Amino acid sequence: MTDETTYSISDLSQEFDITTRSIRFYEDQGLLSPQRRGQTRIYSRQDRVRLKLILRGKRLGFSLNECRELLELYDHTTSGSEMQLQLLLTRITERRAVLEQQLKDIELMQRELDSVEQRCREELQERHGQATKDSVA
Amino acid sequence: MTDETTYSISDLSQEFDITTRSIRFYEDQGLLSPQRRGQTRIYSRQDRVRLKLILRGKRLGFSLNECRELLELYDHTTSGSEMQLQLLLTRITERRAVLEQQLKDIELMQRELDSVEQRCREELQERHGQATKDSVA
DNA sequence: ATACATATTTACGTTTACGTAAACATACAT
DNA sequence: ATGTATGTTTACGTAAACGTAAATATGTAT
Repeated sequence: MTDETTYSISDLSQEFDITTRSIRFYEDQGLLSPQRRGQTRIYSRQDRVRLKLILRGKRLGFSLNECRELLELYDHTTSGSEMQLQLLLTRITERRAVLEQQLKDIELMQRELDSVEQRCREELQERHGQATKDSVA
Repeated sequence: MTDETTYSISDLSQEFDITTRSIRFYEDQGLLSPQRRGQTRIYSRQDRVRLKLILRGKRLGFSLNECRELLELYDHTTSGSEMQLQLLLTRITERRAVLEQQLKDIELMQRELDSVEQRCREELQERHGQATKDSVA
């Protein structure tokens, strides 16, 4: 039951709202390697998943090199030697640490936005006399 | 009770493990504006807080321009006109959306790391016969 | 067959976020 | 006074992540 679903480069660029240039660049950097029919690139469902992972990494501020490392974590799960598997566990731990720092950063930033928003609303209320409060029931 | 605590540029570069070049660059880009004693820069506690916020933004993949916008959200809380305050609330909402997307991305990525780690451990167990299991009590 | 859209390669350009080096000023210790 | 450390400005360099343009190929509709 090999899934034969494929995508063109413009399919993917439209779906994910990126340029074809970017997709080819990711291939250049070794993050993708679609099949070819003649010259044209044919992307499999796996390729599409990889692209999704790349973009997710980018949204978290990871460089393309870091994204590639993440993809390699996936690929090499069963392949490498024992030492490589141990090393892989180490990389996973490192990655986790970064993610948890980001979680903390997000929480702090959310609280700061809360406080700015509140100060902002208070200021608006003062200017409005005391009309249009906070839509309290 | 004005807090007179100040920092030199190298104080801050050491504390946050960045180069003095970076700190001056942030000033160049309008993210910092320390006082001067003659030529040398004197950083206040407020400046230090701003630097902290900048670095937090960077860890979340924000550009320096975005970091500056975040700082401006802070600064203009009570200053602007009503329209500017409304606009500020809009910007806050936008920022929140980005943060929530990042939260989702982090959760997904954590789960993926979980699954990679598990596959990796299983593979290691097979190679070890069934020795050194998962240190179960 | 021809037009037209889509895809490809090649290569130079651009922005961001600094690194690095040079040349000079300031301050403090000895 | 002379190092030595720290700080400053100025300016050129660089890596990452694409943008953009040009020239060419391929496929598809009519």
